[in-house]
Amino acid sequence: MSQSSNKKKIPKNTITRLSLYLRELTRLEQEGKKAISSSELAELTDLTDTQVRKDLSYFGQFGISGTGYEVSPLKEEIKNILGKGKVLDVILIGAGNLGSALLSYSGFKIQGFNIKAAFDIDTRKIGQKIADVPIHDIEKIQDFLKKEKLKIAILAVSAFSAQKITDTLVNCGIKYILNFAPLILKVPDDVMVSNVDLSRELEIFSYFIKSSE
Amino acid sequence: MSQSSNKKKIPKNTITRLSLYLRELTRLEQEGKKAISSSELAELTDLTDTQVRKDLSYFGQFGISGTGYEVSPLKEEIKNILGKGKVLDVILIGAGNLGSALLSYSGFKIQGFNIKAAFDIDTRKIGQKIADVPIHDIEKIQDFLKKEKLKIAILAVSAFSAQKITDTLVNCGIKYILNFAPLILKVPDDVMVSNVDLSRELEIFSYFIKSSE
DNA sequence: AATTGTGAACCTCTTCACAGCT
DNA sequence: AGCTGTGAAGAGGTTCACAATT
Repeated sequence: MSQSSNKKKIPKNTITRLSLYLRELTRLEQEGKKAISSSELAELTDLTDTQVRKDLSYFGQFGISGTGYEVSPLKEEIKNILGKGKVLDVILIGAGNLGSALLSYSGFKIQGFNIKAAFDIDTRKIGQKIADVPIHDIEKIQDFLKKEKLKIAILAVSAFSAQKITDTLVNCGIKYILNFAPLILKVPDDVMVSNVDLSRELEIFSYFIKSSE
Repeated sequence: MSQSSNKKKIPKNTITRLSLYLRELTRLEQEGKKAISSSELAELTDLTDTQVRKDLSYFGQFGISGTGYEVSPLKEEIKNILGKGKVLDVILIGAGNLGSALLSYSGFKIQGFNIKAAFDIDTRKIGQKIADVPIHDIEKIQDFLKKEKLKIAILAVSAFSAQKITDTLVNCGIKYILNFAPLILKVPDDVMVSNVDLSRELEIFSYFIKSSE
């Protein structure tokens, strides 16, 4: 947001797609594939060859004319662009149904994200562990974040309490919130929120079903 | 996709935002608010007043100049546009950590989506119920979909088995898939897939953290 | 006076088309 | 010959600015 750049502006979706390329390249590398063309990578990601090349071109020239891209080096480049050199610690707020599922979800760890701690109000859960992650009293968030300088929080609480908790998180230096609560969080400009709203996804289907009748 | 229209083309994001307006209007109605202006609704959804009016204008003229919009009628209009008159049945594939959380997630039911049945390969789960939803043997999907003509499936299985199951679902008439598996599903043009990839959301944060260092 | 509805301008992102490299 | 990299064109979506309405 408040970022300067001497190069051209990078479309937001380009970042999303890089993540997609990384996933495929990681798989391809494991399968032993050495090189890949933009059109092959496009096929795998359901995009166009031009889109793939354009996306990569924002960050440099990684390809070889007439040959394509080398899988491993390109994978490393993208990992680097996405800042995935080291494991990133995150906290989880809310250890209910969804929160518990997220704690048990192995995908985060595989992708280099470590849920350092979880927080909940339920006294039956406080002090316990889920998938090796300790669950603390939500009142302790401030103390915790004073010691551990984390920037990312995953918010899996009810819409009712989400804004209040968000205010606390922002006060404690959290800059990125992955929000599962079905509401629009009010945050300062320097805080980034990404919303995952499961019902809304289905609602979009509902519209298309209605439209096709 | 294969939809004709005598009006202007409706941006994809407009549908997503309608869903947002609906959520706010539902809340406002409960709070007893009678009328709202586009700028108030914009404030609540973190959009602009013009955006709100433009979005609504694709579907008709619902406002009153000088006054704004009546909350209840507008809510009903949007419900109607989104095809939310009746409850929509869906099936869930995969009753693991995430699948179980989705079964217990009350948001779907509140929003008018009913998980009619779940399917899994784990024999310990088959025959059981989670949140009143029966879990069937995944081998029975075809039989089930022959009887029940559902169009929407939520896919919460591993990346490894997702494509194979998707092929089966598509063969059985499923047209909309909410996919939680971290891969791009190959489907025919008349099938719509919406991807929810949790790690990818965090990866985007990772990029911005890296960029701001 | 306040607010809607909307054509036109603007901006952003994607696709085209092709020069240039291996 | 085949494929990349990219300026230019095109498409799509958002914002502006203001006429119309209550």
